[in-house]
Amino acid sequence: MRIGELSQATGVDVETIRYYEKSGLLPEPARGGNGYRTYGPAHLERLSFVRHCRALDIPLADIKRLLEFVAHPEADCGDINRLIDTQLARVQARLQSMQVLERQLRALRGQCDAHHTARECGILHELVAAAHGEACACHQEAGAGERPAEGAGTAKRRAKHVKPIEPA
Amino acid sequence: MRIGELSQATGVDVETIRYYEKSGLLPEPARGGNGYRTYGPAHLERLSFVRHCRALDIPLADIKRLLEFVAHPEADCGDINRLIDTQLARVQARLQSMQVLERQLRALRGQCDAHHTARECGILHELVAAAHGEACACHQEAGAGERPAEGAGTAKRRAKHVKPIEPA
DNA sequence: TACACACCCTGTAGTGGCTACAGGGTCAAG
DNA sequence: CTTGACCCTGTAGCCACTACAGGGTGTGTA
Repeated sequence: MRIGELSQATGVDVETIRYYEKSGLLPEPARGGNGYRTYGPAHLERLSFVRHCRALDIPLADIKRLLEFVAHPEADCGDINRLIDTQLARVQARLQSMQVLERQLRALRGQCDAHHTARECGILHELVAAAHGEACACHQEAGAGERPAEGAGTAKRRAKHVKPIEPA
Repeated sequence: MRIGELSQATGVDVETIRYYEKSGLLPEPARGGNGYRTYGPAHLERLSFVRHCRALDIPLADIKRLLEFVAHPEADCGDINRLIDTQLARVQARLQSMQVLERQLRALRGQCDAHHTARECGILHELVAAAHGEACACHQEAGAGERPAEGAGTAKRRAKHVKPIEPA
C-alpha cells in the first residue's frame, strides 16, 4: 500500500499522513527501492485510530498517550479516564462560551433590520457604544457593567480549537 | 498615556497591543523622544472597540472592515449585517458540532467506570474498535455506519477557533 | 523513443491570534 | 551607582494542518 492508497482508504490527506509520521503518531513505514513509503494493514488501523480520536477533537499529544496505552495494555487505565474527562470538560467549556456568544451575536444582529448608511446602523452604534463603556445589547446580561483592568491575566488562557473531523 | 497604562486601562496585554498595531488595527501612535509610544483617548476607544469585537469572536480581518465603516459613516451598512450574519452562522455551526461532540464524549466516557488495566478499559476498547470500522458508542447515533474514503475533501475545511475574550 | 501525466519525495513557509523570549535602551528612586 | 520597572525591536513558538517549490519515479500512449 502506498501513501496515496492509504489516503484513499482513510480519507486522510497525503500531507497529513506525512505530518502524523513526523509528529510521531505513525511509525516510520518501510520504504521501497524508490524511496516510496509502504504501508500495511497495521498502519491503516493506527491511522484510523488517530482519526477517530481527532473526530473527538482530542489533541495529538493526547492521542499519542492513548496509543501508548494500546501498546501497554497492562498499565492502569485511570489516566485514560482522566484524559477523556479533561477533553469533555474542554468541550463543555467551549460549548458554554459558544452558547453565550450566540445569544450575544443575536442580540447585536437585532439592532439593525434594514438598509441604512453605516452612520445609522444599530449594530455599529452598539459596537461603538460598547467601546465607550456604555451598556450594550450583546453584553448587558452578562452581569458585567464595567470591569476595567481586570484582564491582563484573562488573555493568558489559550483555548485553541480546530473543528473536529467527521468520524472516519 | 504610555503602552503600559493603556494596557492597564483596557486589560489588554502590552504585546497584544503592539501586535494589533503591526496588524493595522491600531494606528501608529506618536512617539516620545525616547521612542516610547504615546496614546490618547482615541486609541483607548479604538482598542476597546477591537476588544469588544474580539469578545464576540469576530476575526481581526473583519474588525478591520468594521473600523472602516466607523471611519466612513456614509457607506451602506448592508455589509455590516452580512458580516454579523456570517459570524453568527460560524458560531452556530461550531455550537452544533460542540453539542455533538459532547454527546459523543459522554457516551465514550460511560464505557469505563472503575479502575482496570488498559486492557480492560472500555474507553480504549471503543476507540480501537472504531479504528477497526466497527460501530462505536460515540459515533453510532450519527447515522453513519461506515463511510470510508468519503473524506479527502472533508479535511479541507479549516474552522480555526480561538476562545473569545471576556467583554472588556 | 519521446513525452505527458500521475504519483512520490523532502523541506520550508503560511494560517490566526496571540505569547514568550532575547538582547538591548530609558528613567526614576534609593 | 545600582536596582528595578518600564520600554523598544525582532524573532520564534503554539496547534493541526495546508500549500507550495523543486525535484525524482513510474506508467501509458503517440
